[in-house]
Amino acid sequence: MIESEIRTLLQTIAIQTRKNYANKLRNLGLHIGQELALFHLWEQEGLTQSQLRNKIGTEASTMSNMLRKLERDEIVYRTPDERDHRITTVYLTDKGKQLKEPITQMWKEHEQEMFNGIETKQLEALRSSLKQIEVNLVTNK
Amino acid sequence: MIESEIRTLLQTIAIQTRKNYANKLRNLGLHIGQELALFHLWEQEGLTQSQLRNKIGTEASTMSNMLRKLERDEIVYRTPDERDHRITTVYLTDKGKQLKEPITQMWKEHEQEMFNGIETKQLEALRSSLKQIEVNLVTNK
DNA sequence: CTGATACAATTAGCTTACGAATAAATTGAC
DNA sequence: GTCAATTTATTCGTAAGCTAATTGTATCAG
Repeated sequence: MIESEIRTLLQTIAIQTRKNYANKLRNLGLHIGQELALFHLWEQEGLTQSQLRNKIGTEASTMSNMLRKLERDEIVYRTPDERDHRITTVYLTDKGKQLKEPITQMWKEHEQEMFNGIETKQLEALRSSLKQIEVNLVTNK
Repeated sequence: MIESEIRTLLQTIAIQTRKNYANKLRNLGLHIGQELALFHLWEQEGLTQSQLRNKIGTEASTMSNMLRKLERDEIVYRTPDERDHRITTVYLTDKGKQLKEPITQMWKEHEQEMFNGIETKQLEALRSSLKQIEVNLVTNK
């Protein structure tokens, strides 16, 4: 069945990508997953924890724990919202901002590795199919 | 950049898939990742831990811990190899064998959800691209 | 104003997953 | 035959990620 083949391929790619990232992130003093939080923070500083977790698709508790470790390592800092004391807002430290370049580089290298030998036309089709899959998965939940 | 779009799409799909599986596996009394070990065991019983971990792409320590919990929950059992006492061989219990049907069903449902609205021709192209990506990622490491 | 309700974040407890260090058994070189 | 190197699995410490329960704050109905 082609469907289960594709499912398996997606899973293998996800596992390999995860391992690949984990290795490279370790050299930056980061753990897997943290790079996603940083990405959204350098796109837009001052996100709340809820906003962050919604962008990434993780649970509130996961975000809470991750940010505690990022704060301990002086990569982000958190300040309570003045209007609403339930909310905490997250900012990058200088150290956090400096991680943008190597993380971007990591992604770039990964892309080059992944897409080696695939033509632009194929990439267009791939994007289109994956976009449809994303829509199918996200809107259904 | 189309490359980074595709990278992001793959990541989102992986995260959503993981959440989807986690929910369904919980109802079966399983944790995410365990289903992969079971899959390889019902394909071929009596795999060693090393064989299993190589098939899945996880570390020896992860497999060791996972199998300890699967054994505790009476889903697998392990016996030492007679020839080589370093090796332990893994088998499914009846309870473990009975998980084949619902896990297969879970995958089937996930495929139907993912590929809704995608034509066979597109699926062929998708498989081909993903296969190339898999080769690129696996052979490079 | 007050009590119920909703919301944001945290904590506790579980498992996957990793690397590093270790233990035990086997294999290989000499 | 002995000792070093390799292989297999385990243990330890760390973090992501989940659910369930909890805390603190804000809002809303009456």
